Amino acid sequence: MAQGTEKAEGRPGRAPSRRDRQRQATLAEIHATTRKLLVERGSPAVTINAVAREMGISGPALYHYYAGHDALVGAVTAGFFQELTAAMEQARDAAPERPRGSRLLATCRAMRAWATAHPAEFGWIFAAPVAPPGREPDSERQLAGHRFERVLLDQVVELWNERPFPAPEPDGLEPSLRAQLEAHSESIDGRLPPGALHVYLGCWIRLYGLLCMEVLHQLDFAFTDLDPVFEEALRDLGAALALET
Amino acid sequence: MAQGTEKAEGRPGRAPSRRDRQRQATLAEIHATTRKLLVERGSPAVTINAVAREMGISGPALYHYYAGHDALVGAVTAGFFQELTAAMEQARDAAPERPRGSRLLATCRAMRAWATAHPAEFGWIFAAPVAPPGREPDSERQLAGHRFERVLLDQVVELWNERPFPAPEPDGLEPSLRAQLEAHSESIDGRLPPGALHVYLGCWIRLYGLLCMEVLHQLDFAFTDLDPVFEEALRDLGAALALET
DNA sequence: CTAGGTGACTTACGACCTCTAAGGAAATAT
DNA sequence: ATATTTCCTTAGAGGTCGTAAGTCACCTAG
Repeated sequence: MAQGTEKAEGRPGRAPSRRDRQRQATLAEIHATTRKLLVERGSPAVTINAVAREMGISGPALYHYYAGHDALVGAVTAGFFQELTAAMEQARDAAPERPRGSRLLATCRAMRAWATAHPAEFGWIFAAPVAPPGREPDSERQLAGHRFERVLLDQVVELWNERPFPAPEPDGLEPSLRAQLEAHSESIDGRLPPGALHVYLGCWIRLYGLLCMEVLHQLDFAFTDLDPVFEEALRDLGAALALET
Repeated sequence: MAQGTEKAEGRPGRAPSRRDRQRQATLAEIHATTRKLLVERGSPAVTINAVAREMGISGPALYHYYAGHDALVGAVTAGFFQELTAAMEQARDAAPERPRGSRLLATCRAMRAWATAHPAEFGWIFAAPVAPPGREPDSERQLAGHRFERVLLDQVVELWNERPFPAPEPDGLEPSLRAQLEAHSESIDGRLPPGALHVYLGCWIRLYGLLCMEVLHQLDFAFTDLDPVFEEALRDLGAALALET
C-alpha cells in the first residue's frame, strides 16, 4: 500500500476511472506543493507535514501516496530529471537543419540554462547520485537519471559514427583506466569505443563538474557570472570533439 | 553565552586554569563524538541529542558549548578544514629539496587522499560553501576555508613569481571575464595578474570539481577507481603551469 | 439495487528532535 | 566564608516522522 505512482491506473486496458483521475490530480498537486516549498523555503522546509498542511490535508494522508519522506523526494526529483531532460531534447531538436555540432552545444547550454534557472531543483538532482550503492535499481529516479545521461551520450555517439573525432588508442591509455573504459564501453553496448569514451567522459566531467560547482556556490569566491567560463568550456569541448559549427 | 569556542581562556595572560582545561577537553570530546556519529551513521544522525547521549550527558548541556545545531556543525566542519589544510601543508613541506612543481603535485595528491579517506567529512566541507550570501563573514569556518584556499594559491603565486607560466593577455579575454578576473586579482592583493589567475582558476575548477564529483558519487556510473583520471588531470595541470618536475 | 471491497482521509499516539527556562551542585574568586 | 560563575540537570513547548485504528464515500460485482 501507498507505493506512490506504482499503480498508475486500475486496470491496464480500461479507461482511467474517475478515481484514477482524482488520484493523478492529487499526485500532481503534491508534486507542485513540494516544489513550491523547496523553491521558496529551501530543502529542509520540505517535510511531509508541511506539504500536507500547505495542501489543506492532514499529515498522515500523504502516506496514501508515498511511503515516506524519501519516496516523496525521490519521485519529485525524478520529475525534475524529466523536465531537465525535456529542456535539453527540445534544444537539440529546435533547429534540425543546423549542423550536429551546434545542436550539441545548444543542448549543453540548455542544460546550464535549466540548472541556473532552477538551482534548488538542480540541487536535488545533484544530491541524488544515479548509482550509489544501496538504491533500488529500478526506481523511477534511476530510470530518469539514465535517460538524462543518454541525451548527450546519444548525440556524441551519432557524431562519432558520422565523423569520428580524434581519440587516443587504447594502447596509449593507462591499464587501469583502459580496463574501466572497456567495461563502461560494454555497458553502453559498445556504441563508443574506449578511446572515444575517454574523450567524451572528459568533456562530461568538465561540463557537469563546472555546473555543479556553480549551482552549489563553490565558485562564488571568484566569479559572479560564470557565463564566459562555461562558454570557454564549450569551446574546449568543441575542440575535443572536432565539431563543425 | 554559549557561543562555543569564543571564550577559549579565562584571561589572556593567565595560564589556562583547571576549568579551562576541562572545557577544552569537553569541546574536544564533542568534536570527536560528532565526527564519530557522522562517519558511522551519516549526516542525518548527527543531532544535538544524539551527540549528548553518546557522551553520557543530557541534551541541553550541549548548549553550554554551542548555540545550536548549526553552530556545532560549523565548528566541527572548521576542524575538518584545518585537518585537510594541515595534510596538504605537510605534503608540501615533506620534501623541501624537490622542485616546486612536484611539491605542488604532492599537495594536490594529499588533498585527494584526505578527501577520499574521509568522504563524510569532505561532504560537510563541500556542503559548506565558503561564500554563500548570508553567512557571518568572520566565522571560524570562513577563516578555515580561506586558509584552505590559500594553500594552493600561495604555491602558484610563488611559481608565477619565480618562473611565470604562459598566461593569456588581458586583452584576449572576454570583457566580462576580464572584469571579474581583475576584481578577484585585486582581492588577492594583485599577487596574480588576471591572465595568470585565469589559468590558475581553470586548474582549480578542474581539480576540485573532479574531486567533488568523485566524493559525491557523481562518476560511479562510469568509474570505480578515479586514480588514473585524477593523475591525468594533474598532468594537464602540470602542462598548464609549465611545471618542471 | 444492494453489499462488500477499496481508497482517502481523519484523529490519536509514541518516539525523536530543537531549543528555552528554571534550579541545584560544585568549583572558583574575593 | 561568602558570592559568583560554570556546568549540568529536569521540565516542557512545539515541531517532525511514521503507525494504528476508525470513518465515510465511492466503485463494482453479484
